[in-house]
Amino acid sequence: MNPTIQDVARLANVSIATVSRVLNDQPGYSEKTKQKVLKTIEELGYQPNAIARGLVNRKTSTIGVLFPSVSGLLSAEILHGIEAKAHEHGNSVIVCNTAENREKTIKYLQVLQEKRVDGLIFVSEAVTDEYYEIFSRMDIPVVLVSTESYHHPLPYVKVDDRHAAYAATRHLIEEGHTNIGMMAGDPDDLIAGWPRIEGYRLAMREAGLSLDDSLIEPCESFQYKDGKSGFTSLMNRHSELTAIFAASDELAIGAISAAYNKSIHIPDDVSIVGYDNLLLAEMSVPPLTTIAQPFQRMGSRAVQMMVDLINGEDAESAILPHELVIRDSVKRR
Amino acid sequence: MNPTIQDVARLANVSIATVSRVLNDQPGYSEKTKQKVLKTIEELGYQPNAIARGLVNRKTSTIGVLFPSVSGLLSAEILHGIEAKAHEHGNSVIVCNTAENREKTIKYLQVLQEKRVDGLIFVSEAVTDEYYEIFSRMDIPVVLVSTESYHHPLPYVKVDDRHAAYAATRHLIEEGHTNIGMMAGDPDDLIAGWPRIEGYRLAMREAGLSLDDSLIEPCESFQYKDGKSGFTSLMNRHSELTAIFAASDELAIGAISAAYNKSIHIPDDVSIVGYDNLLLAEMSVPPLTTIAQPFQRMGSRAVQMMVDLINGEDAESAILPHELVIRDSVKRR
DNA sequence: TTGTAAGCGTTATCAT
DNA sequence: ATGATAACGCTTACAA
Repeated sequence: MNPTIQDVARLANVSIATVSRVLNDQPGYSEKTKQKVLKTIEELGYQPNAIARGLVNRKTSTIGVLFPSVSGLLSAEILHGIEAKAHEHGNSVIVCNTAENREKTIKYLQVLQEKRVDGLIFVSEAVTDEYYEIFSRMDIPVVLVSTESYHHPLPYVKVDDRHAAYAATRHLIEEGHTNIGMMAGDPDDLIAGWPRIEGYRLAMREAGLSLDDSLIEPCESFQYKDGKSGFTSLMNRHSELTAIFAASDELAIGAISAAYNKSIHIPDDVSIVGYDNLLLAEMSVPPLTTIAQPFQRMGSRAVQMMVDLINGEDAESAILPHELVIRDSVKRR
Repeated sequence: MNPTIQDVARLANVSIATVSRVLNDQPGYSEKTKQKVLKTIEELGYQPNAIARGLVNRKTSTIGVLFPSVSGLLSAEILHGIEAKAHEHGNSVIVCNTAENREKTIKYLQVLQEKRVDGLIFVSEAVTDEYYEIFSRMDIPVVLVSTESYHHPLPYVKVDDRHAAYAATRHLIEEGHTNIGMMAGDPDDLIAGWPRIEGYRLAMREAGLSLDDSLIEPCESFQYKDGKSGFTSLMNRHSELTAIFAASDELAIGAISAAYNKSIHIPDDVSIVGYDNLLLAEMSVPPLTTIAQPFQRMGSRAVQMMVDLINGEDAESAILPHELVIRDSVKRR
């Protein structure tokens, strides 16, 4: 059995109130008793029971994090940032993998509420009205990461997708390309899909290049396999392309892989710039030029906002800076 | 404020004991009162307070998981398996990233003990005497994943590294290779380093091939960057090599990348087989032939053991089957 | 079938 | 400077 505050009090010949005081260093005891208490705490190896504390303080010092996928490379990096910052602030993190599934998500939210987490971080997923309803009833702070909600006033931290996509396309243009296609996500995805397409279009228009819709390959998801098929289908339609902006690193790597199979050489035949700067962007052959999202910082920033919110301060949404990371998948024309 | 069991009792005109009974469906009430209670629970949107429950039940239904790195591709997949299975059993998961750092680890263990987690899953890291000491004092079940302890009687789930490495090397031999090198981890790492080297040696000896130690490149870690440098150094020493067994996929991908830079063609000039079967093994160019570790299953299996242990049953360590996944990085000679 | 009351291990408000 | 003691929201004997 774990020793309790009672045990400490008894052994130190003081009341539990006194022990509690030195534990939370509040005023109200002599230096002598403090030492006495500290010593017996040490002797007993006493560890305060956070559950009991949570019950009276109405504060668990743990936050719930909901991801669409835990094994996704992207989630893993965000989680890393969240976990580190959270522990820095004395908070623990409970992870929940929603698999983008409504029932699962609702179930998890229920569990998290029962566990009385102090806040929620919601990652890379759209906030439905139903979710928002639940958030409201839970009455705890919610911070969005890598997503935002137009319908609901939830603070978020993300990059400016439109701007970042513009920068990616712009880089291709500056390297002398004029036949530039795009492998995009779902155009109906207002968070990660549409803005990147818009960014691409903006750069193309500005440079006086073609805005033909068929230059844009809408992929089912941002995953590798869609990159493979998307590249093939896009190149079949537009064999004149010398460059492609892929809306995710996985799509880009998929494209590289498909290109390899068709003996299309990257970057000599076609240049590619990705989006995300996952760990694997660096490991790709050739190493991938890409737009870096500062995932870890996004995670830790979200936690910082969370902590502020929990402390009753208010937090402003944050647009974090993206960055063009130049490697070897783009060749000057 | 969240409604409490008191509120429900009051509104339903019963005692809190009765509410508690229907909540935990224990016997002792009429169907009529049950309905009445259920209805007011519904009306109030009452959710039991898991913290209060935890206090009296001495059970939090949450387990702590310690990883050396959260963003590592490998950890992410194991975590995925853990998370899914844990929630299946009504348990939550608190993630802790030790960064292989002693102080951090100890700090986390303390936090987890204060939070009174029901058990600990310890992933991919060596159990020091100090850690074991703490485990013992915590007096909760501990399960090891992808590691084991020779000094301490802790149940584990992993693959048979020696056997798996043998299978990898054997595959190369069967494909007609005779000049086979290895990119290994730290030979002093008794868990993941040494056994894979032994597996390689076993296959080489059995086939009557050279056991020259210089055929083995000891890498600092299992990471990508070490793969790059390791490949170069190994090939400088043994340019006659036609095949390499890399003790991790990251090492293998690093090797492929280094090879590309030196215009050594994979698999035409040298064949490579990896180890792990991470998501990126499939995305590699060329796709990587590798030994698959069933990471998700390892995670869920560990949780299953954990649950058994918590229920007072005992659990046996498990060696899960590895599998050779043939892709395109090996060429027949 | 139902209710009362004693914990669970803390914190915090009173007294002293 | 210290100590009783009442919460916190629940479970579980023990009574009725």
